[in-house]
Amino acid sequence: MLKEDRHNIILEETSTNGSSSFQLLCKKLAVSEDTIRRDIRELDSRGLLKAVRGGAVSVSRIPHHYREREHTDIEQKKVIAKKALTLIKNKQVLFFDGGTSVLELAKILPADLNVTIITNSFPVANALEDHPLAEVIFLGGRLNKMSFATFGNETLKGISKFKVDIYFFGICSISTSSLSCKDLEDAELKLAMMQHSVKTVGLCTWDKVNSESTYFIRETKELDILITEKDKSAPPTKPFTKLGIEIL
Amino acid sequence: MLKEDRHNIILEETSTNGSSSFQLLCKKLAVSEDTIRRDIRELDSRGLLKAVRGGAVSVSRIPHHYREREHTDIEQKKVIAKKALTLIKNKQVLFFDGGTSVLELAKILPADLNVTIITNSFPVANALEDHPLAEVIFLGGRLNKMSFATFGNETLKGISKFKVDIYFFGICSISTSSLSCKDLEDAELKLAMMQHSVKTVGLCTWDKVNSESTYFIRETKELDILITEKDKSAPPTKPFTKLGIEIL
DNA sequence: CTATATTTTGCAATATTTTGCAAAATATTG
DNA sequence: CAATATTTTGCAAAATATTGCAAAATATAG
Repeated sequence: MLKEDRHNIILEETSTNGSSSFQLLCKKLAVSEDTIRRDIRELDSRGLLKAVRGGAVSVSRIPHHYREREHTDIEQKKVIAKKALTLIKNKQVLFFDGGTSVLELAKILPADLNVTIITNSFPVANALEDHPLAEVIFLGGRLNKMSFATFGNETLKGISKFKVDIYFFGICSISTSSLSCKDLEDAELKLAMMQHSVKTVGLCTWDKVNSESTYFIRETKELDILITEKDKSAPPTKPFTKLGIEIL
Repeated sequence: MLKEDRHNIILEETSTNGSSSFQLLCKKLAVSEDTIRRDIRELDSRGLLKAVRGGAVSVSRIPHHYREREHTDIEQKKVIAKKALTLIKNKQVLFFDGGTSVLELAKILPADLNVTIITNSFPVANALEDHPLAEVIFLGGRLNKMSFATFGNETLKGISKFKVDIYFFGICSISTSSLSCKDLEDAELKLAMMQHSVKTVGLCTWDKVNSESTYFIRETKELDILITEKDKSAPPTKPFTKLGIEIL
């Protein structure tokens, strides 16, 4: 096997998984740990990954405070993302907002899926960077350094230029009456995305269900589909079914 | 078997598989390893594949990845960035393009500098994420997965909404007559930024001076200031001084 | 067609690079 | 601080490259 092939596999492993270990890689590639160590050192010096004790981590442009939020309830978010994936068909145009569940969805998008994704979220764009087919359209605007997404009038105007098939909505707070969030700008943005999509799919870990936040976005009944990590037959979802929302 | 046929088979093997090894090819083609080696060297010199130890890899597979470019000539770029910094004053509005020297400038921006930076580059936005004062406006558009920057009509329209104080221009190629680069979209973008700024400052490692690329951007004399890592009294900068360009 | 030049090919001797191992150095954990 | 795990370093063996050269193949000229 060529060194280049090995390097590609190491990079692939590291970027898809977020990290890679010497142990696993040297088994997978049937070479000694020393070789992997040297490979990783080389790739590090080229800036393609970061060598750390025990292996390597992928170089990410995404800042730490966001990263931390990314990792909470990660398992539930993955379950949600998998369910959401079943809704996506080839050739569709989609809004992805800055929610962390939405980000998980971006991460697991199959390589053979040919879709256009419109987003204001850097982490989402970052996750799709390596996707071979997905066309990414980034919404310009002022940069919110907290959420690492764009916002403001420019972004809203950008959204209004489209009418997309599905909006994947990262839910902050949902009650039977309202969808709400903690940031005014974010609320405006999410409303605009809802208004400019045929279907809105809410992604929401269960702990956020039946809560309300300061800024009202829209009435909950405008939601088309709600995805949580719970089974759809779980009794607590009934109030939402009653509103005509499909539970997944 | 004709050499041409062999070459075609080698190219085929390399591109479908991503890579090819001497061992396999010399068995498959029933010639000595030396012959394959020579073939691959020839194909490499024609730019049809890349010769590596043990075989060859397809060229399309080795995109000129931004993360790699970020790390080349890093010391020179830091010198350039420091010089560029002296030009920036409080309250100014600046264009930063996707050049790697420009990125270095973004990285060393002092925390007490209060400026607005308009950019289409993810790495630049990322570098400014921790800056306490800098206001970042991101230009929306299609995402170029190679350069981690937006491009296209949307981005151009975004640029045209401003008239900024200084454009920090990451130079690909510069001769006494023309500024040029390797990508058409990038050329359009850089021209637009020039046209919508009062002053254009070119950032350029010396190895790019006196070179030309495929896509013309604008006449070199439209540049206001040129910064390289060399001292301004260095003799080779004279032809640019003659054009009325200030050397820093 | 023959003789001669040119290119291509394979081989062997000689560099160079890569690889895995083991000992020494260093970092991490309790 | 000791015990353990990980990394670095030097080294020798293996793999791969380079070079020069001669034989074979191909082209060119008369």
